[in-house]
Amino acid sequence: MEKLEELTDQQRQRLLKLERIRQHGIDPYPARVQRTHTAAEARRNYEADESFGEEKIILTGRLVAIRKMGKITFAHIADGSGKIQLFFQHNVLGEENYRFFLQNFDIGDFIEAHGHLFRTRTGEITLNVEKYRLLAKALHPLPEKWHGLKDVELRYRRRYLDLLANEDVRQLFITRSRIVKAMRHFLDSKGFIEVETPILQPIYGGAAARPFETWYHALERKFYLRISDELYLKRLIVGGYEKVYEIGKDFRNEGLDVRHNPEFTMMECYQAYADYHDMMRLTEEMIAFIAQEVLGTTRITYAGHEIDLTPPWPRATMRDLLIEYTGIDFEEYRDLESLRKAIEKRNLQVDPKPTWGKQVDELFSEYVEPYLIQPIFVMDYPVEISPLAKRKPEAPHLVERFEPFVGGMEIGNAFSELNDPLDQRERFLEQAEARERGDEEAHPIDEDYIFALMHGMPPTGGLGIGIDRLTMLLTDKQSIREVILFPQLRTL
RNA sequence: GCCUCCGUAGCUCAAUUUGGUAGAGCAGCGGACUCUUAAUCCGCGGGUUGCAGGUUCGAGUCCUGCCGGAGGCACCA
Repeated sequence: MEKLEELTDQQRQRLLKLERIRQHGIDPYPARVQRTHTAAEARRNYEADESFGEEKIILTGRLVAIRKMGKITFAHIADGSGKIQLFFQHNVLGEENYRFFLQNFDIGDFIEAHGHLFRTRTGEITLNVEKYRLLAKALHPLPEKWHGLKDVELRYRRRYLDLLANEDVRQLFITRSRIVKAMRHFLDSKGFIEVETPILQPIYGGAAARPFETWYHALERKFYLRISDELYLKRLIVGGYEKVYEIGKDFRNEGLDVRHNPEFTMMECYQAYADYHDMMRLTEEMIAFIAQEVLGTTRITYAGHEIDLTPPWPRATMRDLLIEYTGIDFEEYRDLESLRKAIEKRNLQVDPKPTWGKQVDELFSEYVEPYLIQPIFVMDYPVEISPLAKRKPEAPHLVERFEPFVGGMEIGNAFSELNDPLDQRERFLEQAEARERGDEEAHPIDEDYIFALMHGMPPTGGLGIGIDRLTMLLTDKQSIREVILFPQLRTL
């Protein structure tokens, strides 16, 4: 709180009221609360049987509206279940108590109200207040009741006000919670066990990204915040678990935009004796299940598009999609130079990339990805951008990897996991060379992980789903910040 | 990091093409009002126009820099 002389008029008024309340010997922040029913319960009981009005009940909540009309006053309070109207009468409360309420209570204050339910002339179920008590004084006015809080910066910086003022935002984060709950339910029902692996890691891995760094005092060395859960979860498959998953935060030290927040939530699961085809079936079934559980349908609207999540989703290879959208068959241009010439020849506008695999990926991002509105699995990526995935037996320059796309958005990543320790070592070494050449996102070598693989890992399918993006999809939000309660902003 | 746009009262927004004393609604304060629903009616207060400079007789408005935000580019799942 600022210095007194910097307070606004309204803050001074509320401090004044607080002082008056204290002078009456009332604790404006009492420790104990009484409540017999939530607003919704009270309303439901009364609707079921109006004799419920004979029962004396106690409701609690935040004052969200006060309508003074002389010797009577209407107010609304809101608790977690919803709103309900309160009715204050001069001749029920008595002169002193009635005036005390009007003089010292503000919108935003929490109140405990004792009384009986009845219906007003307009039919609204209302508590006739016989006794009231302050539960917590608010010293700052709430956002305006009609227009709410619109300023995006304020909505993110003071999310509590956003949640108070904008019901749709409150609902959205309930939906997010239900999405995660449904995902857990789905995986649990399939026999997966939920595990927790380190967030602070001596070597990061499992994705191509720059990490956040920190210092571990007790161990006197640099540590990293994880960029994925992958390598630890696969150690658990080596350890003998057949189905594991983890839902948690990953951290990637990169820029922010409408689809990226440096701190984001990922679900990763691994299934022994499975391949990427099995993971495709798992993915489409899981997403459809979540949509059905949370939205009651597998047909959704995203950014104005009607999208049908009903399985099965089409499968298409990256190669076929590139031929379809750009006319380029990368199998005909197997080195960087010829590929670039092909791109040039067709007048396609893509940024130059240092390797063949990255160039293919860039072409795909630019000319295919935005058009993948209906759900689809894009399969078979270049090996050099997939150092942890198993090669396709019939095409060893490609890997058994897929990414699910919906709404023009990549919502996950999956593969048949590479379980050949010697090939894995080779791939790490190639990454190390890329690092030498200045690729800051190349994987560091994780000898301990190779050591684990050397003890034998069964053929395994792995899948990662971005929870934030899935939430965007199911809540029709085009910015990732809208589905993160406290998105990262610059400090003021 | 670069480009474009934005920042006015606690909140939502005005402020005349092309510079001329910063307004309204809600919220607040005082008053009237015993069935209201954005209650209504009368009156009152509330601002270093994001910050710092500059141009000008005069800047919310034009210029420069900085801070913050949004969108885009680059990077990325």
